[in-house]
Amino acid sequence: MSSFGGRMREYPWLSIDRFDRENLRARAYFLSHCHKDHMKGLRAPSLKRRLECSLKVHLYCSPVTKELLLTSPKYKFWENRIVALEVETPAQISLLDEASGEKEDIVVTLLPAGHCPGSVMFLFQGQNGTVLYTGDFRLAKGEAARMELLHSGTRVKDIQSVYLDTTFCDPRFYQIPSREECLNGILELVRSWITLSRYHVVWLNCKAAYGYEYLFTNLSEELGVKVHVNKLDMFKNMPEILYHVTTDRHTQIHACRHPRDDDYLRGNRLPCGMTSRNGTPLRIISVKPSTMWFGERTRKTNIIVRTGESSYRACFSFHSSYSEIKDFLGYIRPVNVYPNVVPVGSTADEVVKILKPLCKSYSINSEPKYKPLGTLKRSRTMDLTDTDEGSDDLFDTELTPVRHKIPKHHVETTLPETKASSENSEGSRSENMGSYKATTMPMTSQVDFIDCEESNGEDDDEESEKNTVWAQVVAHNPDSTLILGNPNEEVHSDLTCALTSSQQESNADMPQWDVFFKRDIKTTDDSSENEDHPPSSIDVGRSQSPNLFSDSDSLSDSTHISSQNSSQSTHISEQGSQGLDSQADTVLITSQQTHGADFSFLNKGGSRVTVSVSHFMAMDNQTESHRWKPLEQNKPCPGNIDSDLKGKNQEMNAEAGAAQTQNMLIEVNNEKSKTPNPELERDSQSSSDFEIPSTPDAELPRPDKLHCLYKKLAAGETIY
DNA sequence: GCGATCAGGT
DNA sequence: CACACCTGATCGC
Repeated sequence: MSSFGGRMREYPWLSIDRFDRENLRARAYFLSHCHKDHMKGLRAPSLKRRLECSLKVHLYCSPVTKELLLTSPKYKFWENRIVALEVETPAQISLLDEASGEKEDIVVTLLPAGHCPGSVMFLFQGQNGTVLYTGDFRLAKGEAARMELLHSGTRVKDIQSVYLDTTFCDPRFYQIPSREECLNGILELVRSWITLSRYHVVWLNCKAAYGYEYLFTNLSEELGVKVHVNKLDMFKNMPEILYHVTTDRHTQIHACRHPRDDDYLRGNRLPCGMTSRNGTPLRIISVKPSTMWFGERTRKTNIIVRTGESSYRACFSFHSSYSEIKDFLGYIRPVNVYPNVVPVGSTADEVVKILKPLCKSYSINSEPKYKPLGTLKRSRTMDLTDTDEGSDDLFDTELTPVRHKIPKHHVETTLPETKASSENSEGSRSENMGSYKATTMPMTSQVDFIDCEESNGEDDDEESEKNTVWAQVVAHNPDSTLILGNPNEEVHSDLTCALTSSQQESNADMPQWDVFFKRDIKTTDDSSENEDHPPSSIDVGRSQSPNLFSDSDSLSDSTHISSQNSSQSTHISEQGSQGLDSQADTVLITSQQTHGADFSFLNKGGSRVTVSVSHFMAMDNQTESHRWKPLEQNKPCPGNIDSDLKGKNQEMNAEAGAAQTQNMLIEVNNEKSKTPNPELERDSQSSSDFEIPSTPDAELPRPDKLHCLYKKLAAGETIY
């Protein structure tokens, strides 16, 4: 929960995400996203009065946030005072001090935060230096390096202070499974249930908050089943979401809510009241998204955990993990860092102690060799012109630890491998191979911490005895699909997918993909396209014929069978087809050690998810602004829901893009957002569905293994 | 009647 | 563990 007071040291006359107390006197307001704990005071009468008197005061936010905010009548009074700023489009704002008449210009850039739809970080550039307010964010490792606007030329900008979302800035939360992993886990669980029969339905027990939309859209897209929600008018101008949700209760995936959903569920009713179809009772399982985390040395992660006869928990996080936070901050290396959140059980000091070593000032102190130059540079940031946009690289390159940006469309080049930037080059290499997602960067900066072992709670739910069993099984076989079944049970029905990911050290000298393949593997999409078409179920044995399952809900202890197939194959049907027989009521999906497993996961269906995930990213972060056309124009989009992904890869030179974007200043001047034509500037963003970094916490296969994988792939062999 | 705050719930 | 809420009780205006 954010404890940020609303104001930054450098620009105390701006208020962000807080609108009460001293913030009532701010010259401009900023809202990073539409969660209540960031909107304190936003509809208070005192602020309303202030607005009435100070006509020049505006609220700046992303177009999506504006839309979501104004959907609620309680915020309607803001309507004429909100300025929606395009994401990744620097805008100049003129601030007027009403008392003194002083004017000051500041440039603000909204950067996608990956927290919920419309969520952004604010990058401010002005007389008092460049500062970044992250709001709440979830960014995978390496994503900061991909943000053009955090860079000047190829170097990361000089940032004075970062106001950071430190929700999970505690070593206990060392790792949280990536979005893709979580999504895939949930997808497979839902898929395997709802394909049993049309009476099998899933209830997603989501909190009343924005942020689950990408889950809904992906499930809907993958399974062709819309998600039932209570309300969808807030998405009326967001076709990509609107298309995948519905208020028609006759669907197999529900995310509707009711104050007493528990009672409903107990009565085998969905919160919306649905209880049967054609007189046949529904078979409901509930899936509760929850944050699960894993310590540094925790080897596996269960992404889905069964907590009761028909209840599951699924890993899901809106916030960056400890290692993601450190990766982010360590890349930016500001002079100062200020936590926005003090994780419970921790103190602000403790958090700062963790973060300070990742700051510039720290390296200056501890590494004297940087001192003269860093000092020089820092003083420069403070000067009036501020932005050191790529001018003098004379010193900088040498002085500050050079942190290279990872070009977005970087395919074959090897990045410089300086010590300082080694993680980043790893990142880019992983991007190289992004198309099959075999690897990612190593765990950067592995620091000592108190291992929380397999922790991750689920306690508060019903039965949780199962967990122990799973933990054992997972430990048993790290890299293959496990199918657990209980020989003592005659029937099975509930299934549990626990996707696990394993950790592995990375290795410096990896074989290069290019050696094995021509470079026409462009996108994950392509690869999916190849493999995806026919009922992919067949080849991997994941057909979902309902009759493979009986309808009883027995819990069971489990034996396991290890399948050589990728996680993909862990389907109910497979159990059936393998004659595994009905006992297999628990399925453990394990992602294989090398991400060879991930690869097949991808190809055999997972890739669709990847695409969709980026789809989410694009939506929520608007990195692909063309998607937001309707929204930008703020026109209603009557049913014309074309969710089709237009504008794929826009190839471009990353450097050029950087330069380009930097020149793209849009003046706002406290008027209505006059973004001339956002569409035109678009290419600088050039993000595509395929630029999402590969699984952030995936691991690098060992070279020999990778070599082998490449070879097989190139030969068209199936990878196990 | 409203908002703010707190406790308690999911 | 934690999130981002919601509800309900209480207090003050």
